[in-house]
Amino acid sequence: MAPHRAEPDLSYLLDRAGHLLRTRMAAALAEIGLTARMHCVLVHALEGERTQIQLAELGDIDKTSMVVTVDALETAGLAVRRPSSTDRRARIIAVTDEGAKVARRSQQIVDRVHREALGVLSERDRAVLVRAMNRMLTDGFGTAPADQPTVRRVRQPTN
Amino acid sequence: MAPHRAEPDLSYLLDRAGHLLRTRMAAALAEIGLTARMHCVLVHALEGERTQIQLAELGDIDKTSMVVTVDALETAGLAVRRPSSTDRRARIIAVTDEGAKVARRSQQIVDRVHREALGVLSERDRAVLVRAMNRMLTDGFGTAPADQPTVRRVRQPTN
DNA sequence: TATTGTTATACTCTATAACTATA
DNA sequence: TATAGTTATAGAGTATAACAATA
Repeated sequence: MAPHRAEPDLSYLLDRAGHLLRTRMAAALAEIGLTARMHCVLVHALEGERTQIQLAELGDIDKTSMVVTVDALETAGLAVRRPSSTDRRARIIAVTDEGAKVARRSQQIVDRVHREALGVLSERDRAVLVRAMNRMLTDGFGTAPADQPTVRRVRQPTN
Repeated sequence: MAPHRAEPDLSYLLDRAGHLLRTRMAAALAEIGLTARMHCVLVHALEGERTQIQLAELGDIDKTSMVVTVDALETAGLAVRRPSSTDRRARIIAVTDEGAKVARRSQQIVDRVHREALGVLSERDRAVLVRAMNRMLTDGFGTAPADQPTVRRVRQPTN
């Protein structure tokens, strides 16, 4: 959506920047066979023993999408599901040696893409930008419908 | 996606801020029966005689999505399709009196939501933020795969 | 009874293809 | 031949429901 008037069109700025960054990030990570989600899960799984549900919460991913993501990581040989020793329902996502190597590379890619985008700013502007964005996230959107993302019609039962 | 380390996670900041703003904007505009796209088309159509294709380009909307959006505007009595006097294939989107009234209100809503988000920042920080974001959009994402958004498998012909 | 992980499927969004009528 | 607008539908992503195993 294009700007409508002289006032700063925050919607346009955020949408466009978010879209461009997401596209570039996806392309950069695709070069080593990862999606952004796979990278996210891989990194969090490396930090400690985490179940799928815990990883889903950390990455704000639906648990059914997490199944797909973990399937992809297993197929790529980067992680394995192993039974939790304390809860026989749960699976710990264990990163393989190859997965740990890939995670280091993918983190470098993520950092590089972020640096490229932020690199066109002066150090001061960069600091202000990051601080201002954090401030907006904290206080700029009230405390209104925090946990009600997209309203959807209730689905009909399968008969 | 959550931050992975001490470095500023630009992806997280943009995604989260964009999502929150989009959600709030959608809720605010829904109160007067508009979507963000309807608002966008309405405002651009008010600026002058525009065909659907022209409006689609201005709002970066697919022409097939534009059909749906214009249908919605017509159903709501905010705009009408009228034949172009110079090209019998094309339709000018003419905003009705009611549509013009609604557009004024929706623009106020958009401005208000933006003000609420930016209002938590000092005037200086706000200026730096807007300038920095514009700078990133201009120079921060290279000139690489500009017009290649999401790669998709080629669709099979309908036989 | 509630929760973890899974499968199946429905919903929404958007893009592709094919078409009509004009240019 | 190419373009404006339309329709139909495929593809991708994601959310909902229902289920089995276990708590």
